[in-house]
Amino acid sequence: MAGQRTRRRIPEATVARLPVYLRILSEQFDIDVTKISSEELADLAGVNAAKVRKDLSYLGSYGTRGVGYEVEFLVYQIRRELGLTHDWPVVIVGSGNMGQALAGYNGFGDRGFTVGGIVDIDDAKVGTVVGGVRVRHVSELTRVVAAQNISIGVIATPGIAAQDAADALVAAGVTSILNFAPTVINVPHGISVGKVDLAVELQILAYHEQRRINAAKGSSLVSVPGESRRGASA
Amino acid sequence: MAGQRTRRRIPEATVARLPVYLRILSEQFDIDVTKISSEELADLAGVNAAKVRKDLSYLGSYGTRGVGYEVEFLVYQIRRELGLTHDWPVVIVGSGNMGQALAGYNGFGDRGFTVGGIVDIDDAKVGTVVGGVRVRHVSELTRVVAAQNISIGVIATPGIAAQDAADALVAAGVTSILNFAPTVINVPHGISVGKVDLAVELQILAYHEQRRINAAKGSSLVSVPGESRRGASA
DNA sequence: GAACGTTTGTGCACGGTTTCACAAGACGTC
DNA sequence: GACGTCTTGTGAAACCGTGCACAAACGTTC
Repeated sequence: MAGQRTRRRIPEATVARLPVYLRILSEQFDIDVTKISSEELADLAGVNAAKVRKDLSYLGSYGTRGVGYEVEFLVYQIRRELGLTHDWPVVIVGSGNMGQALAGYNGFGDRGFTVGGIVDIDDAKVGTVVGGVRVRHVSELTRVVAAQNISIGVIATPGIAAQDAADALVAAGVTSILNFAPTVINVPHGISVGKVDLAVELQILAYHEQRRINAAKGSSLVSVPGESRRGASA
Repeated sequence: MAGQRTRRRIPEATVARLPVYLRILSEQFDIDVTKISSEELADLAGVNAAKVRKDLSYLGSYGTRGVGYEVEFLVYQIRRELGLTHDWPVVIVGSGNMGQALAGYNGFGDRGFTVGGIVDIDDAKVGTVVGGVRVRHVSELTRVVAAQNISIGVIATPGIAAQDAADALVAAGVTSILNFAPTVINVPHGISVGKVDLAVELQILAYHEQRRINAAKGSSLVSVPGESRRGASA
């Protein structure tokens, strides 16, 4: 225990990939794969092998040359690094379409997160049950957060209400926020914010479509139009 | 029209920010703001002014020194660059929680996307109506795609079905895919793939929480723990 | 029409990320 | 125990994205 140094900083780009490796490794473990090479893992993750090795090297030297990595051990190490050795309860603000989808999303429980509460500002929604959790009024947010020692909040409100939701979450003591509303939120220094904007993702794809079309009917030289962003392509 | 060169490549990082600028500029236009400086836009977008200027410079020299940018004109130019001068119909595969949330999400129509169809493999779901659209069987996918000339597909299935969904979409003629399932999908070269994994986003936040906690109870030197990722912080 | 304040557009340096390429180490075989 | 094969771990190079800093250009005022 005392052996654990305050770990060297892990690059943000690597942190974003570790969850992907973790899911793949967990799946492999479930089908009784006990060891895996950087190249196999890279194929499954849709990245390149050198990247996998460098990413994993930030955790420590957990591989064996000539052999590969032991799956179970790696799962444990990534879990520990990401802070997933215990479950994290999260509180969802907003019980509309998106809030309901999140509350009902099975992928959370599997991966270390539980819905610790859902709140809404609309009295008509309060009391309804979504994803097995009763919706409470936003005025109870602080109580909900304190009762379960919640540190992660999810904003699933319309854009117009997002800043209020963020303020309420911060006031309640939450220190990390995942924002699904299409609005930039301002938070005090020291609060981590993640953002997912569905329309933005589609617009990025539209840009690529647009380019493809322009390139096709385009004049002069038409280079290879294909280019896959994040994710894999065969 | 002939004046448009095959535009210089826009960096991917810039493409990812243009939709954010676009939304903000549209909002400003709606409240009768006619011109805006790079600094004002930067504040609203939660980025820095030099970045805004560099991003916009990839579209062309559309600002006026000493004055700023004309909002309406900029909206038009970004729209055009992103291919948002017309609406894009999208087809959603999967009518579960996530599919329903997406179909009912108002933020799409506002921003250039319409739900051209929803398909599901489950006969029990076929025929139900979500978000005002009737769910059809996945076997009709090709017909749906062809009928409306759809080029963007969204995968909202469980992870296990994601690859099948991707294959079906590609077979149906879709060339861009947004994947909400927690699985890496393989697609032929030339197909664009975007990925949103809710659990991954939460795990990244968990890592930051974890670090915060370790730093707090940590031994030696504790540096400023705050660090906000994507999004803004005040 | 000259002087001044403002804001854009961009050259440049810096830091982070990706990829290559290879030495070092592990295992198996003879 | 020496050799060959395999795979990791990592320096170093190439690439990309960011932010500073400043010249160029515009509008305004006198």
